[in-house]
Amino acid sequence: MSESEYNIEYLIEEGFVRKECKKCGSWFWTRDRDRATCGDAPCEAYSFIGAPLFTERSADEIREAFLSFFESKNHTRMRRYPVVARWRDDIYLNIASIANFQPLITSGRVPPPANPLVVSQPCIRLEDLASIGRSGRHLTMFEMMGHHAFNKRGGEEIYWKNETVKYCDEFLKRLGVAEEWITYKEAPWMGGGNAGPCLEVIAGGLELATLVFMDLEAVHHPPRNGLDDMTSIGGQWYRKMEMYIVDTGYGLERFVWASKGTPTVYDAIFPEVIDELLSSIGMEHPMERYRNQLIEIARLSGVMNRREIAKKLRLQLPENFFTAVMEPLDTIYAIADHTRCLAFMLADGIVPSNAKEGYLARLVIRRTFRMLKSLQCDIPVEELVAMHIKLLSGAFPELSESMDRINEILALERERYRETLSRGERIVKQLIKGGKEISVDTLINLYDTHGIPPEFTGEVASRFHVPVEIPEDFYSRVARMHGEERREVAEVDQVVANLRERTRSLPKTQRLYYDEPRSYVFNATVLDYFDKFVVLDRTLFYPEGGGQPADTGVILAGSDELKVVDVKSVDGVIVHEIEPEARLETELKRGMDVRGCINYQRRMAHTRHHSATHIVIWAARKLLGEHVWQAGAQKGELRSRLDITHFKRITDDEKRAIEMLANEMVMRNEDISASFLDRNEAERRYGFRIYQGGVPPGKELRIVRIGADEDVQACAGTHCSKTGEVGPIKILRTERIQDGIERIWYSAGEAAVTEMQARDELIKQAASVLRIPESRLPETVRRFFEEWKQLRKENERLRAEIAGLQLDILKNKAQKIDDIEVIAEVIHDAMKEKELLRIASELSSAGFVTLLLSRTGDRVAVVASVPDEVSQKNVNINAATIVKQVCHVVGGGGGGTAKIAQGGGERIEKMEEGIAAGLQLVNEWVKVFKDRVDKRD
RNA sequence: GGGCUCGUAGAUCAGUGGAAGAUCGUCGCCUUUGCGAGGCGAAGGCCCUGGGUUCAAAUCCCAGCGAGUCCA
Repeated sequence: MSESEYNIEYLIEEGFVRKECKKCGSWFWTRDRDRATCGDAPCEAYSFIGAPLFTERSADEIREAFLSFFESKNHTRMRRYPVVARWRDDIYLNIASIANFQPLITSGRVPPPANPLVVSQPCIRLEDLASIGRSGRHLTMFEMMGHHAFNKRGGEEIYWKNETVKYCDEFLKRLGVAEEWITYKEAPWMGGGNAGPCLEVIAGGLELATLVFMDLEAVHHPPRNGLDDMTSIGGQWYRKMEMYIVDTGYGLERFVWASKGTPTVYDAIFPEVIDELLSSIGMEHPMERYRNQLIEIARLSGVMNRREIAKKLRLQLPENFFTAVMEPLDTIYAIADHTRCLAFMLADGIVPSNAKEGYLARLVIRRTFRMLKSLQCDIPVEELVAMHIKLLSGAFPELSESMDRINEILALERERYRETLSRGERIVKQLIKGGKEISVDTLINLYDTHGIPPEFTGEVASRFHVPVEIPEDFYSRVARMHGEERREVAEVDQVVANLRERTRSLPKTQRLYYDEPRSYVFNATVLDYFDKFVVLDRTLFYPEGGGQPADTGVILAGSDELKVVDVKSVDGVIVHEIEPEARLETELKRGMDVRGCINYQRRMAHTRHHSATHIVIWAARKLLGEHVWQAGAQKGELRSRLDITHFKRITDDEKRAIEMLANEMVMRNEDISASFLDRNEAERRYGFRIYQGGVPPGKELRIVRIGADEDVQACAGTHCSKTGEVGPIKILRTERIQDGIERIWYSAGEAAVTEMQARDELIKQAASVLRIPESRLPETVRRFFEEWKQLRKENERLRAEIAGLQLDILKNKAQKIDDIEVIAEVIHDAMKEKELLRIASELSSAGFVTLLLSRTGDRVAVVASVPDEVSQKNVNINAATIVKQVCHVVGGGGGGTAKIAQGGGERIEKMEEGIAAGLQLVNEWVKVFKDRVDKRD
């Protein structure tokens, strides 16, 4: 990035000089001509610790100072966005104030809600999870105060670099930061496919803000010729964007920290929570006794790591200071941080889960449980979250509205974690009992598969005096293992890409399905056709979107009938896909008038189901809580599904209640209205709730409202005009598609009636089989099942008895081969293999070598057994070998142990032959045995 | 979204192709003044469901349902 990017008028006018840092070599701007380093850690220690940069201010004071300062500079103050980035599909959590405006506004497709604007945006970043607490400066949740200006090339510029730096300098000076302290460090910025020059604002060794001038976007190919104006940063090529955007991030917590000069940012932001944790474990804050040392450690921690600090300060501190004081303190900091993060995550509606953003919430929750346990601290996590919510209530009163749900979720999560650990304890015990060593692989497997943390495994193992070694890089090993998994590259939809190319020059299609929701025929003019696709100037055909399938139907061109099989909207141009057999070039002409006709029944079914979806999610949210969000939906003709976030299984009672409430909404016959509204106006009026089915592009949103704004959603689908038209709504079933997400299946209108009739029919048929009234079905079925179980048992017992009776008969049929008694018989009462086994077993206990064959169904069962005494005599008679031989004869196979074996075959007619073969085998063995004995004698 | 586990007696789990098991709990009898406990015995299983492979499946394969867990 060229030097000229940073030649900012204001800096030059103000007498800043550009210097190269003696330590890191980067360029920076300063008023202090003697300054040698950029001022940033690790080039410089945290000098502000113990020596605040300006007078002490609380977070609320800093926030208000910032917002009102920029308001005075004509910025519009914005409400915060949620910490869950529901409007984006590339990230789960809101990581920066600019994230609020990506990608639609930053790409220029949608105008900003205000310009310029200012916001203090709570953000969550979990990348540095491991160093939270220890580093003294990392937070999982922080407020990024940002002022943004969105400039469009060729348009009127709001402001750019000069004003941005000027505002920053003025704001810092107004807070009381000494001029000569402030440095602006040049640090090219890139992220999320964008890049641009950037100035890091540093004072007292602390980076307070980042001023990004975002004007580049990543391209996938290197420059093709000299005309391409491209820049390479870190091996990636970028080109100028259509927009150039002021993207600033001022770390609210860092300002508070700088104003207090406490050893850590945690002590500056939530000392109340830290004190609570300290007192609960009977520890005093080391500030009381080790003030100077803590300040020294904190100052150095920007420059070196813990081990180096420990080495350097060895002489000034008690021997076990780091393990006895610093480590528990680190943990307390981390707990205080995590619970603050949870306050926002849970209040903003994240439901803990094993997937997506829910997993991130559970990760933070479980880390917190683990840390509380390691301190043997018994404060419930809810209490800590509640403390934060109270501390934050000035700026974020909305957090407390969710307190009940947060309590319930956290209590549930604690119970789940307890169960995971007790399950884990059993598994580890089992492993140890099995005499297995606990290897690193085992540790990883236990964690990966069962969620058992290695520390816990070690703890359980140590109780059995089994050594467990946890490698230091344990978690990175786990991460590495997953990193090796192959990643599938998202395939760009080539069909749509091709269509986009072709339709670019065409005007947007007039959408008759919005204007005339009740029509099913229309006249239109052919604008273009190619491959299997037709574009008209106007259409009734609804294109696939918002989980609603496309309409089908026909286009009548003269006497020809073209079947429409699919419809897509490509940037507002609606493309009809015709069945492959049609020959468009012979049947169509550009400019030709055609008549279209949609499958009205199908459309109405979709329309009813679509309105029903809005009603069902409304009902679910009303009954289950405000955390209910749509996590996916698909409408069909016969049934539809809706996925919602919820932290428990939906019970049958809840399912019925939702169904009832939904039908009440139908019976109230409320208006369903759809109208286009300016996007920013819609967001302002209805909030993010409108984005249940994702965030559609465009300056205007189609807003679908039920009743007096009972449910409001941005939705492109077709809808009934009254809830009454939806007809009955029948919830068919619910299933849990992942932890925290419930899928609700339902039918509406005619389909619901059909479903209910089908269910009626099932019940009727079942009842008529049993010849009982339907009302007695459950009771009777239960009784029948019980009786069936009884009879089965009785049957087994009787068969065993019959088998017992066979014993004496069979014993009488024994023949002697030498001095061995052998029974080899075909049993004609069709016996099951299990009973044959029982008889054979009995007979061999009584001293008989036994071979039994029987017919079971259309095949032969073969069982052989050999008594212990016979094997002991060294006569090599093997039951498995006999069975194999006999089964070979009857056309099958078998096996087992030397003492008892079973098998079977298909050739029923060969049963006698099989007996003979078995006997022959025994004869041979006895002969060999006798020969050997004779020889020895 | 991807990966890895698991589903067997009321509970916790063994059982990796060849006769469904253990421990706890339950019930009955005995011992004990009683409690606690001990002794003897018994009951209790659609081995999650449906297909497939095999002479043979709790066990192997496929699909579904249910549960747990890790990662992005």
